[in-house]
Amino acid sequence: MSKEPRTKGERTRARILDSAAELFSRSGFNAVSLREIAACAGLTHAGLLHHFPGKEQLLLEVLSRRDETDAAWLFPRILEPAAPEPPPAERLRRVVELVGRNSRTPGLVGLYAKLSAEASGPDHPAHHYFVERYRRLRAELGALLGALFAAADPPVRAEPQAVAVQLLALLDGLQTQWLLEPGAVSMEDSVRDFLGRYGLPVERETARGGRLTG
Amino acid sequence: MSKEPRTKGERTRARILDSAAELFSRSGFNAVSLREIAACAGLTHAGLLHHFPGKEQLLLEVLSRRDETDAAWLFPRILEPAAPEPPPAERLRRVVELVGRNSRTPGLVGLYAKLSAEASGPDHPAHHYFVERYRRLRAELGALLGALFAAADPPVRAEPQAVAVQLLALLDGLQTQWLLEPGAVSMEDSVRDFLGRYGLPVERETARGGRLTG
DNA sequence: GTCTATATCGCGATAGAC
DNA sequence: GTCTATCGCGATATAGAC
Repeated sequence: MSKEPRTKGERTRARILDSAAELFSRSGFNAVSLREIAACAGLTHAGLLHHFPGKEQLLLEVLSRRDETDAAWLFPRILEPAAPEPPPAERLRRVVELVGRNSRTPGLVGLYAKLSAEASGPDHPAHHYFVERYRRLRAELGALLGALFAAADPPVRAEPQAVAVQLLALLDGLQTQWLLEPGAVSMEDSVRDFLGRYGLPVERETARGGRLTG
Repeated sequence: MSKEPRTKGERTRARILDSAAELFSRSGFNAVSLREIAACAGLTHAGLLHHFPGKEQLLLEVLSRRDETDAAWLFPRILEPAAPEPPPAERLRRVVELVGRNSRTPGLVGLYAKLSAEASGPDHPAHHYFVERYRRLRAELGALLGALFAAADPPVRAEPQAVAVQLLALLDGLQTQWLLEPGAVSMEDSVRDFLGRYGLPVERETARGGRLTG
């Protein structure tokens, strides 16, 4: 997907992005200094600013890089319109699986939570990024739920777009509670329970090629 | 409930709290300096620090002041154990009404969203405050939902505590989407829809003394 | 093109004068 | 009760060495 770094500059750039992702994930945006990121990548903060115009742009590149990975996995056609599309049930299962996987990377989950809140102001550097992100996710989830509702037996009588909004909100809100007190809620169970209410039971592991014992 | 400020110090304190609430609401915690708050309240930042030991404590007092108002309205017995308790249906209606009211104060909603995310780290000054807040809300909402589920006809077969977690998450997550793009979601409609799915339709206005055309 | 050193700024917080 | 002065810290910007 991404090309191999050839020049020294590109390798440095990649190292900086890795360090930034690591540190942002661990401590959020505001709490991390360019000096720390630079030191982690093996240069000074001024050297870092040679590769990125500022902290904001660095953040956006970190976000985009991560987001593309997940989105491509959940909705392959976003990045590759010709990619083979898994069946709806499999995609829903991946959504739930992603929730479970997030439970193992609290840093990154926290980063997104902090940033999506910080970015509510129209002036925030990541504002447009998050607006687009949510629009896309609502649309994709809505289409996915629509397909599942129609295919269910009996068909589910619910507005897919409205449920998409709720599901997305549930995912975000569960993260808030889970980040504050990890033992207080099970994100994955909550999501399963919610989907079950809408007539969409989700298998615990994938049917084809999945591990049954985690 | 709160006593009138008598001394000059108490009036200054109140002015500081108002200014802090205003500025925190507009820009979050980290983005606002004590100097700004102090200037807004008509003194220097050193003068402000005579009344509050630090920025953290100032934040907590701002939060508590606001939170008490809402909590007392939703669950009167929290602050006044002897207070007359509205029936469960009325309290659920107030929850939904609060959602609608929040739609008119985006600044404060944003502050809570930003802070609850920032506060996920155990070192954050507001961490304990938010952990306790969510514990309390989960418990109160769980009890409320339990009463409503049992009283419904036919009784709703669902785990009140699990639904409380979901409802709380839904409320938070809807705020995230609404803050980013206010026109994209209707928080109140989403909540009504969610509650309806659990067999809990909520009247649009209060039965006793309420305005019907609001 | 890649990076370091240096300078300036604003922050939270403290000490002590008035 | 409020101020001025000051500290140490980290973010950002620029000049110029390699």
